Amino acid sequence: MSKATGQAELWASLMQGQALLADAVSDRLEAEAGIPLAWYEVLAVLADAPEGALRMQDLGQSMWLSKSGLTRLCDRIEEAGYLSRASCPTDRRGTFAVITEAGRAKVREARPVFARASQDLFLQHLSPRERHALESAMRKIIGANRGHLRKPERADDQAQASPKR
Amino acid sequence: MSKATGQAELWASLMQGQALLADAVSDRLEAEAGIPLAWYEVLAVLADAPEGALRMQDLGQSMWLSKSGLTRLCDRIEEAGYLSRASCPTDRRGTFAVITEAGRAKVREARPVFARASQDLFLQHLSPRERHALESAMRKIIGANRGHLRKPERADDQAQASPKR
DNA sequence: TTACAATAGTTGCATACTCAAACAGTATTC
DNA sequence: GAATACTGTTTGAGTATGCAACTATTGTAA
Repeated sequence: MSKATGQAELWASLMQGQALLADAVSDRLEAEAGIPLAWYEVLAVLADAPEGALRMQDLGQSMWLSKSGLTRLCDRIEEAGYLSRASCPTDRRGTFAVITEAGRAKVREARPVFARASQDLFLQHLSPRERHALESAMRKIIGANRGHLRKPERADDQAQASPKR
Repeated sequence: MSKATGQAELWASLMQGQALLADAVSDRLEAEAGIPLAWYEVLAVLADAPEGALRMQDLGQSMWLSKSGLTRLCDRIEEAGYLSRASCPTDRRGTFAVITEAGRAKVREARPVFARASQDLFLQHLSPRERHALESAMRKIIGANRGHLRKPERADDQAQASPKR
């Protein structure tokens, strides 16, 4: 037997399942905690960081988002009052994203919601062996494609070759 | 607390791995066949359909995309000349998306590129057992969240309550 | 110390996507 | 058989995202 097993179906199930899951969790988070998944991810990372503060760049590493995407995501979160920006004293090009008290409160509210959603919509359906296999598989894929990782971060190589001004 | 095993890491690996993979495959497709993944998916489905034609609605079922998203995706593909639209004779509100000869040629070109990319970036790194576990896991997740599936398709419930015209 | 390159972050523009409303055509129901 | 409700698709408005260009600052080298 050959097992021309659904390579296509394996692909489709991964693509669709992930999308569905992310969507479902984000919706639940938004419904029960009032913030979308992306905000939660930013705020949760900040809440766990030393002073509740992280350089944009470091924050960006936890996020699979271009730097402009991160700038704008933070703009929105800032506007909602859950984080503020502070410039870095030692390197004045740098900016810190700092979680506010309201932000911390929101994270406290959202964390159990996320945990529950993740449990209900995801973990609950997988046996320990499946969890392990899934993580191992995804990790290999990430490793294999690491080279491809976020072109944005390293995309400003030969840009200023032309005398623009 | 035993097993604070990376629930978080399992989640992150799934989210990040899928994104990375989709991105990598799409880039390769675009580089080697000149079309992005979304176009390939539409065209491949059409190419396999009876007359190379499918109602928008049916096409939409293979796609995790809102109906307006599909309309616009098709607009772009149509503009590139790989598909055309034809209205359905038996139900004149319906529209068929029909693959053109150029579209078929493009699919012939792209299919092996996709297969190779999928092999190199994805399947190759997984043992048969991992593949099986991955598919089974994702399928369960899809099943469990099926209720949440594509709100757009069923979102026009109580909309025309107000006498708009 | 003045020029030149590199880095951190933001901004302008273009693209893709969603929701809701608009259209267009078909079914229903009286 | 004319109004009404329903379906299939497109359109309009708003949002999110990426790339490339720009600003500001730091590092380096002559």
